[in-house]
Amino acid sequence: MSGKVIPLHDRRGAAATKVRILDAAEGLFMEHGFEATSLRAITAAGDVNLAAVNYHFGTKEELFQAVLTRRLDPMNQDRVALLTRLETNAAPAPLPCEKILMALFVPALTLARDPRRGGKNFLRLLGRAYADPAPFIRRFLSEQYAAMIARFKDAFGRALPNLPRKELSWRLHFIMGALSYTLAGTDALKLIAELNPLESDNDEILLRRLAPFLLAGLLAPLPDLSDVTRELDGELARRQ
Amino acid sequence: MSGKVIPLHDRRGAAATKVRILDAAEGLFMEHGFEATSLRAITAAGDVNLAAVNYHFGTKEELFQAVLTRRLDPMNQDRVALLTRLETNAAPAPLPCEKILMALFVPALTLARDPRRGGKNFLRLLGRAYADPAPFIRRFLSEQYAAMIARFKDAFGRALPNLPRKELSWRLHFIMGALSYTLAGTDALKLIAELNPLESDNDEILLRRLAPFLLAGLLAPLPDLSDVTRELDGELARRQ
DNA sequence: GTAAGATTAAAACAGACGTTTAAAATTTCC
DNA sequence: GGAAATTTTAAACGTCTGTTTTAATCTTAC
Repeated sequence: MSGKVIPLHDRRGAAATKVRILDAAEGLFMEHGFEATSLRAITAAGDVNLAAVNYHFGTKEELFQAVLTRRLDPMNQDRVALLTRLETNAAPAPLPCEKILMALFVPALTLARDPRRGGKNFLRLLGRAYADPAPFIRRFLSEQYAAMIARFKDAFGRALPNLPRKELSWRLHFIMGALSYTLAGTDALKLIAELNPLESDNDEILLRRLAPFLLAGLLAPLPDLSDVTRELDGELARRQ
Repeated sequence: MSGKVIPLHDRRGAAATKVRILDAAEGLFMEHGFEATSLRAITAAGDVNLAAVNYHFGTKEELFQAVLTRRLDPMNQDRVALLTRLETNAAPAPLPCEKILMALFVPALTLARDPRRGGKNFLRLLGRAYADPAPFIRRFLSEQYAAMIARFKDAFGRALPNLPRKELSWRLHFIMGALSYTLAGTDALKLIAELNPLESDNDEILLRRLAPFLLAGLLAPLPDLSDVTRELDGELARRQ
């Protein structure tokens, strides 16, 4: 009856099992988070023996790190390479903020477009990893990102010579917050009723809206002089 | 020998046990997240019998919702009340964006200042809840926030009559992202090496930096006309 | 004071968890 | 082709999970 039988375990060479595990883990971690995803669920989804995870990766935590590293490492190298290229093109003038933001966003966009590199799913996972309280995830991310962040911080520092270093740190903090929340595609408050974020090829549109928003924030006047601060003072004083 | 014996379970009236559970759960959920916090850890921290959680709250999920509701409900009511007051003061002119942002931030600030209402810890918990993938948390938050969000969206709509409704939705999305990430105090990338967010009374300083940043983003020119978008197009085309 | 109701307590429930073990199967290499 | 190394398999490990049960204790009201 059935014309062709597709073998369940076709062509699993040496590394095939590792890839199957990574793929299955990527999807499930993305959907349920680290704690709520069991190794049994992963190995079942990847059609692999339960013990294979511990054999190939050691522990569940190491597996999670491997899932992240596989995509994150190339993407961050991509970001730094693009930044360097844009900078040398602009030299000796400092690279303006909007182009630095571009070097931050474009590699994420191209990754989101490429299903073979995890596509949008991986970016959702990444966005959620940022907010995960697990210490080993926090430690891992800060180590994995340290070099890239330092590089971009310097670039922004040159583009905004009059912005105090501390203020710049905060603004980068806000930028990473908005970016990770957006990439995670959570929208816990159902703000975007019309379209779901990172769905149906509207991811570019999303980042095209995000970039100008963040750029304006970066270029905002110093907070001490802002109206908001003074108003906030008054309102706080009135209440306590 | 011992002069005074302090009773372990002093003065636990009818509702005392519920409060003990809520307090302990608030701290542990904040620190480890929902999944990674066990009922045994909560009841041990609150010095309460294990079965008390199920007796008073039903399930672990209902306990989590109770922890959130206790603080969140008053805070959001506070936000809406403050917004309404500011609006009637400004009438018939529409309330400007910076004051709308104030109505969003000030109640969060006063909560952060009041240890009896959970203080900074609760805001950290809230920030993390936003990023949690658990469906029941997402559902709960969107229901709990729906009225407040709609109210603020309208206010912003009046303040920014020329901004398309869809664009406004996105910008509010970005704002909530930066806000929750900041409140969570995660800083996964260790961007703020100098000071830990939401620590040692610098929470106001934090929001005073955040507000001008977000205000500038809100008032940014429409993305279609921005340089970033055109540059982004070029860079993307060059790569594929 | 005593019956009725609400709360606490200790113990047990069945199931899921990450990890380990030891044998079987497969692949690699000479 | 056969020894050695690698990988897969099934089963079991002890521990932890949220929840339930049953009895004891405390509170309230008449």
